[in-house]
Amino acid sequence: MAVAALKTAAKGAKSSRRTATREERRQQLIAATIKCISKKGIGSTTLGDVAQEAGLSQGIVNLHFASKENLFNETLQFLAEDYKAQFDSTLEKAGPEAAEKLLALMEMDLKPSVCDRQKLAVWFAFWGEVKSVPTYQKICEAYDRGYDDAINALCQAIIDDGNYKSISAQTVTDALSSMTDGLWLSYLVSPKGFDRDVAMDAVYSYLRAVFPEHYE
Amino acid sequence: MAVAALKTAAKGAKSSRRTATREERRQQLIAATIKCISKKGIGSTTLGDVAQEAGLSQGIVNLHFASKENLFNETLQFLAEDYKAQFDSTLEKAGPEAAEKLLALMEMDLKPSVCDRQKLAVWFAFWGEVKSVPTYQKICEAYDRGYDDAINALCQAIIDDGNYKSISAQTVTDALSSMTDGLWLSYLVSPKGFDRDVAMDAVYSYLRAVFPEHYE
DNA sequence: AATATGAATGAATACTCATTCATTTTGTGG
DNA sequence: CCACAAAATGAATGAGTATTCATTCATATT
Repeated sequence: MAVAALKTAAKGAKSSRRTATREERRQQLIAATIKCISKKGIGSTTLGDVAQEAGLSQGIVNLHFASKENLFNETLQFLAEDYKAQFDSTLEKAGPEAAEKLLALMEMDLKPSVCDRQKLAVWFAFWGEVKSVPTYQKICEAYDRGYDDAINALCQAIIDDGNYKSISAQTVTDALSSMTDGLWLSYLVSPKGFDRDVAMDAVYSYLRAVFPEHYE
Repeated sequence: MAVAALKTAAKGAKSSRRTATREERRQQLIAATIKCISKKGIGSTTLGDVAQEAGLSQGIVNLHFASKENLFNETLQFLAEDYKAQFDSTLEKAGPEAAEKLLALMEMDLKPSVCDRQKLAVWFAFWGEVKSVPTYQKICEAYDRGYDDAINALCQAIIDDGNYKSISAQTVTDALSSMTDGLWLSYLVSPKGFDRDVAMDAVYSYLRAVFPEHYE
């Protein structure tokens, strides 16, 4: 019937097919969850909200994800995979030198597809529950370790290549990683006062200062 | 009755008086709220939890704060005031030079009374709702501006004092502020892998690199 | 065209939780 | 010691919400 078709087509669904494959629906529902959390917060997002955002019916989440807890876990997992994909792709595409790769990663963290207030709101919503929801902590910790190792290796390569004494790769890794997290927070809290180029200056000022031979 | 007295004395209450002044109860309830949020998360903390943590009755929060929303707003306000007090006190106590003051502030951010996993969990819980709860954003933004101004002034004084060209005070301010926020997140997510001294090394590596004359 | 499959619905259920308020307890000024 | 006001209680209320499930519907298969 015309009304039902219109209603379905209006929201989210790519095809006008009323039924989609399991995987398509799961992706659609995760996307709706991200939107809802960024809009209403993780505490006030109900399964009804998610279903409505997706243009589907009340019981749909439990049908595809069994529980709200599950939906949220998989949403975090999705965000983490999404970030990892961009990280890996950046690492691969960037020029051969470690210094180039490191700079490319830092720039990636501030480009719109990563440093997007909607996504950041969801990341911080999950981080805000890390201490009380062990699953969230495990997921975040596992991925973080990977980035730490990768960045650390790049820093070590730069240190070995250059003539840098008295600075440890881990120290630089810690400083850089925490700087991007903190810049994201400042964007979340003060979107008006945030400027990507100014933020990048902060990162760049550090890189130039510790690795002058490589970033002049 | 003995049982009631024991129960009351066991939790939080400083005096054995069964009734406290309005202000005492409010402080007690805010303290209980912080404990609950750090334990259960902001989304799962109920007024019943808070009352129980305080060793008081179900309706107590509405009696003293009128609503849950109000309690949470005042809890964030309390955390912000608590941080501000430490910030101001640090600024006052630290040696006269701007470089000393700046270093003292950075050290403060990593000392146990500030960089405490329970408090950080609550801070991040509120930050996680900043985008969806305008009140939280306003409170955070207002305080942040103050710290930014103070740190910026210190950086400018150091730049003027030393022979530093081509670095802006705001850039250093952004880098330092975001670094501490990010280090807090790494402590929250990976408490095992966190070490205050290592974290301080990251901050110090930046200070030495940009202001070599002042931090050698 | 008839049938089978599983996706989707949405009303009903069971439960949680913020808020209210009638009642009890406690402190204080007369 | 009494009476009154303030503080505190905790059972009751009702709004909201995750989950269930009997039923409907779209599509693929025969």
